[in-house]
Amino acid sequence: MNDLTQKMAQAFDAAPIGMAVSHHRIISMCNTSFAEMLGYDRPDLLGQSFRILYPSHAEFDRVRDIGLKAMEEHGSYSDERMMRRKDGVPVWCRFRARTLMPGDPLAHLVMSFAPIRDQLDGAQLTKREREVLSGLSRGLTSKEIGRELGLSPRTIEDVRARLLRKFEVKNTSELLSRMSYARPTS
Amino acid sequence: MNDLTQKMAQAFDAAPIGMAVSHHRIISMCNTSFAEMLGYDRPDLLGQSFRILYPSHAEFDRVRDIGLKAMEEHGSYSDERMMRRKDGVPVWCRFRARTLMPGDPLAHLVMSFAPIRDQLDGAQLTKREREVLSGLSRGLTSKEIGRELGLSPRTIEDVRARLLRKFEVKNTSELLSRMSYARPTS
DNA sequence: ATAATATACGGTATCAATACCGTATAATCA
DNA sequence: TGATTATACGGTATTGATACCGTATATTAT
Repeated sequence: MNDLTQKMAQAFDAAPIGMAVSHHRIISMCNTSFAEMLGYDRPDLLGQSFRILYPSHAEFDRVRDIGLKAMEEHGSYSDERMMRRKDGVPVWCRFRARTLMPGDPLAHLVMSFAPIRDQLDGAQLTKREREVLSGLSRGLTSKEIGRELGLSPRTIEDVRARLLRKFEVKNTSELLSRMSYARPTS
Repeated sequence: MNDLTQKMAQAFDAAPIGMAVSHHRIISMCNTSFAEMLGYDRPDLLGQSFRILYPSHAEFDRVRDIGLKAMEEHGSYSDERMMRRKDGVPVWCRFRARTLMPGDPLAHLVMSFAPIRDQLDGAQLTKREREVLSGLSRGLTSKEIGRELGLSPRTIEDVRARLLRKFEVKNTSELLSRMSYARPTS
């Protein structure tokens, strides 16, 4: 085996993004970022079902079919999904997958998981914060968001200030550039 | 060499996201996604300077210092940046880097590149617009960006206004939210 | 060659954003 | 139970963003 193989293996392990390989939804390999992102030691994950990394059994079942068709056609698939850390904290991720067997996509998958809010690590957004963030991403001012939510503009400014503190950013532009934002479900 | 190493190397190569390893800004390894994203064959990239993957020499010099401090402190850094394909077409990417030598971050870097959008709604960005956008995504004010680029804050405001017109957005927050990674198309 | 655009800079005017000061209630948590 | 946090709102003060007015040169496209 050559030096290139070793280099690639090292790059996989040290990658700045979570990566994993699965065979029929069983984790056969993952890198350090992936294990850290989900709060596990790597040995605890190898051989395990991906089920333990989802918020619920229902969610695990649901995501199975998502993207299957896309992978059969294009060999790859991408979406945003919620993963569950060992301590139970949900982690919102940009998920990408490529199958090495397009005829049976789940047989051999290589995946990447990019935590969307890596600055936050555990702190989740409140309903209000999501609502305000939704307005901000649409370019609304505090006054406009206040009207939309039936609140004082002053209150919106409070929520904005809280978001800036939480994400440790200087202003709203930096906030939105750091976030890929999922629209509020509430 | 064991089977695990081989598995990790295969996962690196088949990863659904562009990945590369550099030593002092020279590409020492990259995967298939990375080469494809930038329109090269992998052998053409190995041993090359990262310079050829940036829109300009100045841009290449500029991005060097960005994130150096963050990598010295935390070992990793992430931003959004414009890369240049072999055919000259710009590719806007979510960039992530982890250094294996925090004392000299550029000595050994593992990076991931996730293309955000292949063509920005037909509007291509000029060098100045990219430079200003980079500052905005880091939360800098027009005054700060002007200092960084050696220009009048007034000129930065002109570029901002042009960006807002091009993308038909109301303000910088909406601009950054539209440029942002994995934004659902509405 | 003319038109359009990008670059670069000056001014002013207005509104928005941010950071403080304060109060108050409700919920959650150790 | 006492501490913390989220919510909600009032004030003021400062800075930033945006939109206009103008000029000028350089490049690019038709």
